[in-house]
Amino acid sequence: MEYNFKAIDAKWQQYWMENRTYRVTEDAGKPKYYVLDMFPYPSGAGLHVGHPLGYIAGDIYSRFKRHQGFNVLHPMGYDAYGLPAEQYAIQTGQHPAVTTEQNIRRYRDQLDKIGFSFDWEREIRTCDPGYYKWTQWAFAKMFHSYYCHDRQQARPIAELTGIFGQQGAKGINVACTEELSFTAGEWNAKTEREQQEILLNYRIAYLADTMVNWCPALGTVLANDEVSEGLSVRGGHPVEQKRMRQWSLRVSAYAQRLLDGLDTLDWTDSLKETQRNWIGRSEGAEMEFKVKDSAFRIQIFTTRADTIYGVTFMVLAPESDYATMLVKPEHRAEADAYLEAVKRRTERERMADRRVTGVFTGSYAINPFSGEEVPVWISDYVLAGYGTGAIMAVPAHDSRDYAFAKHFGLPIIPLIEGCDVSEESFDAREGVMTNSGILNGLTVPEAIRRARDYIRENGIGRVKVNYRLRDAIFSRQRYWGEPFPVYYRDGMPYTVDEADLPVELPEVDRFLPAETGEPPLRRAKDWTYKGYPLELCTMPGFAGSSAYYLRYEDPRNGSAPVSPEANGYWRNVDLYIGGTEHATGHLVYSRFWNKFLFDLGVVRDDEPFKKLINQGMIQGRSNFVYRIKGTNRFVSCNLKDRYDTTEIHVDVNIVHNDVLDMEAFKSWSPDYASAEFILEDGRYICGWAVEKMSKSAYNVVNPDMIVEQYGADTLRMYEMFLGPLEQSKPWDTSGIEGVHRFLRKVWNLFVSREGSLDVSDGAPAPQELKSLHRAVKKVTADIENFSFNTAVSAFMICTNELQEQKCNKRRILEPFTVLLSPFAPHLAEELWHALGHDESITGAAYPVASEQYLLESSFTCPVSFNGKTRFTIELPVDMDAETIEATVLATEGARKWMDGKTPKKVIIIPKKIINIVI
RNA sequence: GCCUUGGUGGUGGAAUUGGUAGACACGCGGGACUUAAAAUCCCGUGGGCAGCAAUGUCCGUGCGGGUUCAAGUCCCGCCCGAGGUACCA
Repeated sequence: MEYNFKAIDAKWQQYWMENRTYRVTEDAGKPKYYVLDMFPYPSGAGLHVGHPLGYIAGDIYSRFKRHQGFNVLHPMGYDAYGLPAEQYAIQTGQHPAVTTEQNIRRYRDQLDKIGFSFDWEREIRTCDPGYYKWTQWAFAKMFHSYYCHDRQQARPIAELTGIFGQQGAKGINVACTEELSFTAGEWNAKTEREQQEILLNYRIAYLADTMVNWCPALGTVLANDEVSEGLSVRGGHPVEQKRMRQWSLRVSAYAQRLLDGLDTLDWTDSLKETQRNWIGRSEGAEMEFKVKDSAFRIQIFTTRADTIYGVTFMVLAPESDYATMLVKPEHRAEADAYLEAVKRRTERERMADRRVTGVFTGSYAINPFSGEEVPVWISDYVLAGYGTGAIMAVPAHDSRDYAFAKHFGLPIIPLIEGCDVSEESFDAREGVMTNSGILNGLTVPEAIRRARDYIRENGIGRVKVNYRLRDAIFSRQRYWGEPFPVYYRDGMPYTVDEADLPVELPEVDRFLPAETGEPPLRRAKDWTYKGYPLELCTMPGFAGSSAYYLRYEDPRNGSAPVSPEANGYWRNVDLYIGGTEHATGHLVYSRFWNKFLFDLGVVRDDEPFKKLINQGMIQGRSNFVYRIKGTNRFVSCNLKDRYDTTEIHVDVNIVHNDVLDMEAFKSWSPDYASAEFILEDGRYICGWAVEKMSKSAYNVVNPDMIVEQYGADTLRMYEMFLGPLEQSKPWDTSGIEGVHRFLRKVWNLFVSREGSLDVSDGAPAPQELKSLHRAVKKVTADIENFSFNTAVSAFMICTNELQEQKCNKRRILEPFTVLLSPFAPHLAEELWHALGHDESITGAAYPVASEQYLLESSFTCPVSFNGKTRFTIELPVDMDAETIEATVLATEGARKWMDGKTPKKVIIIPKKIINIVI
């Protein structure tokens, strides 16, 4: 009987649903294992074949772990807040909640057809009030916390106000936006409003002025890619840099812990390195330069204190506070014009256009080492957001300073013996110092240390660690996101009482900003709390996705984000699978968020994701037809050079193995109904290219179509067979037949042509046992190494061998079925029940490879002379090295090659190779 | 520029981490079954040379060197592709 995958898929998907086969509960009697897939944003386009790649891998691993006796938590949900639904809502008036719900239903439908073992009773959606209650709750906790550097921990803000009341801000070592100093008396004398303003400087969730792209005409903040040449892309209205009060999260406070935590994680080195670069720790010195004839001191940060004698000018960031203060009256007009010009450019434009620009302030600073006077300039190559917003410029040893000095004709003093700075700067940190006063004769690393000591001893500055990681801006002027649990009294933010959470997203008449230019929530009726106005912004996308893994552990808990019991059992994620695109965003925010909850005592683990696998992207493989210009004739790919043609994308779904289905093409579009073809070998061959999967390239392949044509198990196995999990690769169906053929072979091993189960209870032959156990060993090792493509090969080899041996023994086929079940659960379940089992195969014990069946009595081994392989010899496995040597040397073959000489050396690697040097 | 990757047949990719390079699959060629097709099964398939043949032999993992009895794998110097990232002082 034929392998009827359609009936099998449908039968068991229904069975799993009705029997709640994949429901899990905490079970202290079993070890736990938590497998998490990055949850999807349910887009209107539905799933394409690239999406399930990671999910299939996660599902195979989950099922594998279940067979091994683990209690596996393998949930799924939806990252439901997002921009596309809101844009769609603005255009059509359709409520984002409605479209999101539709999309989720489509996703669920598609996912169900692939046969995943998700526990759907634990499903979460970030837009559910029951879910975002805890997003708001965490935010409120961050608002009520500060970060104590001494204890390396978030602490309640009340603790800080207590300290302020007793000793003021003196001597505290806490994370803050700006170093403040006040006494206890001064603190106690402040009004409530003043105190609240000061606390924002310390809160982990805080309001602060940040630079944003503001478009007055549209009344909204724009992202960098929505702005071009100072104008909004939509409408062409002017955009300016504006300081705006925005919510931020003090992620930077956790920089060191985020860095240190990486060492404990089982992530790829490349991903850890990406995070290290993102955090960007740099050790250096902060020091002060006095300004000539002024009380000002310019504070700078440098990692190259050793180059201090090469400072020939100073540069201030245009946005820094110093910039306006140090401008002398005679330079005022020029400087103002420059600052105005800079203000009009977005950050993106500044990056794209690397022209050297700047303006002299008229002020001079004094080098604290040499006492020399150097001019102070303003330039936009210095960023206000990093370090102190001011630098000492050493053109000889910094390429950016070099370009600036060359452009404005400033002096360049080389400091390293023998370096050539006539064409470019010498940035390398090596060599011996010269022209450097007290540092002369030292190597660069020595000089860095010596200079730092000098700075400290003479009170010029201090050693400091800087991080590139910036606080996360947390406000969005949008509708479709979590509302903040925040109201304003006397202009100051306060949080909504915990008992009144969640603050539900209100209804609005339209999803656009209000006429006042305020965010869409301004349109909501009665948007107040206790008579006070509520916050109008909503939270960004990463708010809901930062701690979602926790909520799966206890999804319906109404009184805590997760109960101590549930978290105590499930702990953190053992295996997390998702794309690399989240390497710096989601994976940094999640770790930050989790560390904060850890400090609160809500979670037991400091890191959320122990092991992480990045699945590669599946790209599209587009097909082309070639139309002869000015005609409706199409020429096959290999003949196209004989004509003048236009390349046209053709829907990949009407092309099979690059051969065009010409009838389907004619009916694809009315334009081609009368198409004529110039064929090669009677076929029309299409050209192809690898591109991103997109509607416009007509290369989107839906999993549904593959499932329809070949069944879910073929899709699952083929996606794994396509290549290494972590590698990006184009979707190409040309090999899918091979995988499908394999599943049919498996079916035929069990079932006779007439359709009856054809399995015998006889004792298996040694060869059959060997085939099985070799597969068990290989497949198990491959799953553990996430090498699923080679595991599929191992299945094929085993099946070919069993088929060749005409094996129909129950004692072989039964363990084989369990082995196959993670990859092809539908087929495995069908065969398992056919073999007489009543329970789902999900609970079956995983087979164990026994070496006993793998052992051979002898092995063949190549023998080489002077590195050249000459013959192969068969030897017993248990022979010791000495006997092997004697046996080999006694053979006729060896005597022939040695030609009477005695061997200089014999190298024997047991069971592998014998190498004889004559 | 910097960081991270990768480069193996006509194609996707294997190679126990230094031990018979090309597993497995696709494609292609040949054959069996069939009135025929589909399906299925069997054989061949990196390249050159020699041979009727079994087979032998040389060359082959981006390029050039090196270490080693032995290199796709390790070391040095290049070339090319992919991804990430950037006036971060």
